[in-house]
Amino acid sequence: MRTEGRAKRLPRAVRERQIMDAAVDVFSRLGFHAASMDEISDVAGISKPMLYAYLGSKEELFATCIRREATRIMEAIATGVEPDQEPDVQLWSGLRAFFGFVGENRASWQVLHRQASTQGGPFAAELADMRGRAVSLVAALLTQSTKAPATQHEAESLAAALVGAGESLAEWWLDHPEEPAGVVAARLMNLVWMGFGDLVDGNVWHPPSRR
Amino acid sequence: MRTEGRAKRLPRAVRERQIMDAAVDVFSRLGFHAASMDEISDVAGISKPMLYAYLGSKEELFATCIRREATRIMEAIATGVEPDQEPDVQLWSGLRAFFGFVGENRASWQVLHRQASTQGGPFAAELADMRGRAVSLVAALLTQSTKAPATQHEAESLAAALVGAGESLAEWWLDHPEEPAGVVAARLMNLVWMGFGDLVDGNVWHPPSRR
DNA sequence: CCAGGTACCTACTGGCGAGTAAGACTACTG
DNA sequence: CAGTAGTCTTACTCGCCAGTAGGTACCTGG
Repeated sequence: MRTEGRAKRLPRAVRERQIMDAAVDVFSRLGFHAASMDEISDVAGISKPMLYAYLGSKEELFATCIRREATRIMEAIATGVEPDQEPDVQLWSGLRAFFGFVGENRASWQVLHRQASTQGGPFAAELADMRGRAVSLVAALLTQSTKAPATQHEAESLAAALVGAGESLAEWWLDHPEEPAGVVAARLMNLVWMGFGDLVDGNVWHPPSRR
Repeated sequence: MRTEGRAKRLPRAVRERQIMDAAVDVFSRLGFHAASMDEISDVAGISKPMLYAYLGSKEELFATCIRREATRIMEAIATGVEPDQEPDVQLWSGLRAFFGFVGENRASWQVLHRQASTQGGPFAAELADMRGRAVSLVAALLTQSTKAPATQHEAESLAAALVGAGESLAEWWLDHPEEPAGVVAARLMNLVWMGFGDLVDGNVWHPPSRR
């Protein structure tokens, strides 16, 4: 990752991107506390004062990383999901988009999921915000499509469980990278749409038409 | 939490328990890096050298905490689950035991789930071990009861998703403590056994007989 | 070719926290 | 009442790391 020898005097915007990339890399590998500003500046190929001049304190830098990565992943999902479709198709497209993104951006995922959640203060809030948006999305999907009247808590907690299942499966996936994204996404889709009850009977869910 | 003034000269075994309790408390609130040995010894009501004399280095102490809490939670589940029953009943009793434990031991849960997973090194291994046992338990339940032949990966990843859903729901629950454990457990049971597909049609799962 | 701004650096400070040295106090044992 | 084993303390060392002081090189417009 270390940038090679002496690419000098770049404009600020470019340096900021380099620094952010390095920061996400280091934070994702080491976590907030164990990561040092020295290492980040080293990986970015600049000196520490530049880091402070451009991105502020360590906490500010970390918060900025979280915000950037959270925005990226939410945009990826929003782009991938197909509104005005049946609920199951919407969920399916959302899951595909999510696992697709994680597969291509492991570091982004780690800095979001593993690191941000454990640091107190504004980081958790930043992450909780994105997570909350994801949960609301699923909760709305559930509420609008269910026939039985469900409480707010009901839908929200189910959505939280689903989002958590996705997060956990993504984590599992990091240790089994040979599986394609589509397969992993399909497994989760089957679990949450059909349930174990159907799966043990051999009933599976599949998309209405091979898109 | 701070133990009150000068309870003097206790036997080693008692002190060790006090220290472990304090350590779990502090680690769960602050995380591994942010927690200081000074604070732990302070909360435990002793001085730092005692800490080192009895429990070794900070890393050793943390690993010991994880092992203790992991053992406690796995034992709670093992005690609660009812073998030789139908798969859904086994799952249900396991979920009840899990949420029951988390409800009564928030700190234990946090030190396990949030803190341990983010620190590299032996901690993650320690936790992954427990988590792996939980996943294997569920995977076995799935494999033995399914009629369709499932691959190892298939069962394992589904189990990982389920365990993650449970973890995530437990986390959600920490922010909504007014809900009773049984209700939360039932929600997850419905999600993973019936699936959204059934739930939106108003079909719910319920235990075969009100135990 | 100078003025001033922007990119960039080396080399420091100051504090926090892990781990320890060296001994003091208590209690049991003979 | 020694002696010894186990409990417990104060008061340090020492390294790491966030953050900064005080510059140097380079470019751009006049």
